[in-house]
Amino acid sequence: MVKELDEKTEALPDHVGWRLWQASRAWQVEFAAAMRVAGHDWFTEARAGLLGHIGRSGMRQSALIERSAISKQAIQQLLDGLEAEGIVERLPDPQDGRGKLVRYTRKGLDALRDGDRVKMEIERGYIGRIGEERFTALMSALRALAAGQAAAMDEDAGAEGEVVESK
Amino acid sequence: MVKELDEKTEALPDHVGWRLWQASRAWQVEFAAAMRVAGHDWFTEARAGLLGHIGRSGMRQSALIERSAISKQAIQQLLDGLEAEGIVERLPDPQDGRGKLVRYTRKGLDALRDGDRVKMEIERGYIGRIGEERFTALMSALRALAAGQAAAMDEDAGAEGEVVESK
DNA sequence: GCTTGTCGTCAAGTACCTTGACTATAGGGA
DNA sequence: TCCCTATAGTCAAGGTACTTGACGACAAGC
Repeated sequence: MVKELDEKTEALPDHVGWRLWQASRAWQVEFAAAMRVAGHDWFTEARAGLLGHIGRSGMRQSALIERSAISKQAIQQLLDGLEAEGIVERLPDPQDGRGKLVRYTRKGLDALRDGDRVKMEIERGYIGRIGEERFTALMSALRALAAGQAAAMDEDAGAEGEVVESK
Repeated sequence: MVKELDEKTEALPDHVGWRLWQASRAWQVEFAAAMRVAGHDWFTEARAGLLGHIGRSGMRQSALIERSAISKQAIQQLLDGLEAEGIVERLPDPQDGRGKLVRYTRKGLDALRDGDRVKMEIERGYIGRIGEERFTALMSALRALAAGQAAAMDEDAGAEGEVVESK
């Protein structure tokens, strides 16, 4: 790790965590800005993350909860906002009186389309900046990491100081 | 927990932004958990990010602001918390009556040392999971991306009113 | 002196997420 | 049938991590 520092400029952080955070933040900022340009100024990071899970055909709110890593209350608050903006609508599930179906409105579908376009544009920009080879390597490493982390979590039940979700 | 995969399971997001966010989140969770295990339960993600900028010799609060990507008020609030926890202390700058110097306390330095250790441990874990070659490629790509983004920012030097979108 | 710019603080508000407590419905026994 | 429990979703309160705006204290230039 780079640790050379002179008096004036101490080294910026350069560990994986920092780099990942920085890159993630930059992506989100770029995405949100582009979406605002496209006229979707209701757009925020968390909403983007949630919408990414909703398929075009809609889905059960409970399925959305399973799929996202956050609490059902958080999901609900996000959906409340999205519903108020007219991006999604909630319909009663005919199969289950308790459940609700979350579905894109027409406006939501438009946003989804623009979102996909913007994502591809950003990706193209990245490839232009660092080259296709490096980009491919990046994605490959990130996917491998995600897979490895999921595996580590499964196996982790009962190792060391279990600070995690066992509250 | 049995996760049944229907034929209806829609694909999880797989674009760069999602992967970066996911990886960043996982790192932060892992780091925070390890720090709590080490006895530093005052630790949070934002604080970690801020402390990463403070060199062992301390620095001006204003320099910290320049270096971080967040507002000075946010920095101040984080520092308020860290000071209350006894991690850093703020001293008047003898060179400038307006300025203050932020410096680690002994407790803070202990935490810093543990933090560095934990970071290395996580890094080793990553290398173990995805291999050294991939890890190196990941870091290389992330660094290149950061450099490219800085350059792009200088280039569009955008006024806030004029939102730019390339291509 | 006065003005302008920097440094830090105070106040208020927003986005996102949490836990706790609750209602309504579903589905399986007894 | 009535009860029991699990699931789906909601309501309320709170906390962290930010934001913008306003402001006072000091520095440095005339």
